[in-house]
Amino acid sequence: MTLRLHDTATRALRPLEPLQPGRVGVYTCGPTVQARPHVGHLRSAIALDVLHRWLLASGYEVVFVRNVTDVDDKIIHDAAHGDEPWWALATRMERAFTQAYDAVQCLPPTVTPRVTGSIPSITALIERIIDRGHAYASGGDVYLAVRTAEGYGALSGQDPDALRASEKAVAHGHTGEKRDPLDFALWKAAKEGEPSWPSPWGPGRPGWHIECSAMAVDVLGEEFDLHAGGLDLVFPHHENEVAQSRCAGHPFARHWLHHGLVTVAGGGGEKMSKSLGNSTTVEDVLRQVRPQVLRYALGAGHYRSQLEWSPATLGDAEAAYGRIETFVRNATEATRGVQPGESQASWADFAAALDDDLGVPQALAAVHTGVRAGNALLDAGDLPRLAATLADVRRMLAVLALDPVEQWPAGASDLTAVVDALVAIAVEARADARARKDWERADAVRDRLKASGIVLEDTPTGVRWRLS
RNA sequence: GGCCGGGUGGCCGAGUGGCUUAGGCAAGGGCCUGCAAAGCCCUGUACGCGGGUUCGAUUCCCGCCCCGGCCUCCA
Repeated sequence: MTLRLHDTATRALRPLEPLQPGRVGVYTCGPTVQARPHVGHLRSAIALDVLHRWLLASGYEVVFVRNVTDVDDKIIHDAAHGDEPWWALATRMERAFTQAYDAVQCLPPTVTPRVTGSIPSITALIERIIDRGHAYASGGDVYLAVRTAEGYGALSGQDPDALRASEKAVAHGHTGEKRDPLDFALWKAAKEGEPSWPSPWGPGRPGWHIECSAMAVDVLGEEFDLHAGGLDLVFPHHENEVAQSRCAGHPFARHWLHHGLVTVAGGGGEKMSKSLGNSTTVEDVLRQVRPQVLRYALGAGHYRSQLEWSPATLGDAEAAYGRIETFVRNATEATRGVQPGESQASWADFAAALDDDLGVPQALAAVHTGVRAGNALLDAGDLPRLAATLADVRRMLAVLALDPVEQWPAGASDLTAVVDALVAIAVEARADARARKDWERADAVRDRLKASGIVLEDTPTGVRWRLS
């Protein structure tokens, strides 16, 4: 089995063929740490985390790079209007992103390069591009001469002449003179009061796109396996990354993967973004639901699909994930100490689904098939085969970071044992009443527990309780 | 205006030139239960509109309508 992934450059499914067998290098464009993360950012991280985990599960050694853009126009602007230095804002927000990623169990990247830590690589790369005749300095800025970049527009399907005709394509905020409106800044001369670093062209800071080219090549080399990011980055960001990297003589990424965006129901259905003022922060959501439910809500669809965020989204996820959790909990209790018996077939379907462009929805169908089969075995009391099914289901869930046992254990303040003991007293009282066929009294006990949020379930092997 | 992607049963959400036509939620029926809860079984016959290709299209082609992304910072 080989993993096939959609490649933006060819608009087709292509097998992932690593440069070095057994090792995959992935570069993904991380956040600009300007504001708190919203659920769209997390959707991105979760989609790529499934890729990361599936590569690991498939036996690859993975170098997963996710950069942090910690200096840019907006950070400088916001910090200037607030009461803290730009680097303090960036650090504070980077921490918020890290917390959000951790909360939903995204594996940490192998390395997290930052723009402010990569200035020498960036200036060296720009010099190389200038030396090769594809960039020029002007008024302290340096621009890439887009017309000298062979194949410009191929990744995103843009026609340079058509772009030229579109006034919008002209980048803003430059101080030097461009030779062509399509040219974009590799280096921006410092304006009054802005952070800057020394360079051969005077004090300044990197343009938006060059950082990623420099950091990717720093870690992964001049040619690497996969570059990923949101669909909104295809143009101009990724197109420009390709252009400047090729102008530097680097083959760059062999495969391009882009995930769909989160849109907002109601308000016109447009993309969730900070600048449109329609974003829901991760913090807000995690006050409403458990992180595993948010992970399910953002990760259950296909990564290339658009995900519409609506008031129903979290409720739907709670219900769907709840079914899985219920099975894992019930089966775990029932099979405690039982050796797994005959193995089930779900894993093969699951693996085939993920190998086919990370088909998470179909992979989840395999999980649910396992859950249904497992519930039937639970009813039948076939514990050895139930144990095998449970192991299978949990193995699948682990790849999606949705295993209720391993990945989302109860916290340190867990009072399960205490409640267990207390509920036992009530259950005994109810059992006495039931033995006398005093249904009224028995139901009263159950109703009182329910009012406190504890649901009792009678099973062939005894009474179990759960929080409603 | 240019370049992409999409419109699937009550809802979410896969997928395919015909075959048992995912999965979840919700709904109805049944089983289990003292009653519940949880679970299992069964049921619904959907693919925006109009043409075309085809023995046959939801799936391919053309046109139209609608929605989203990019062309400006953006996951």
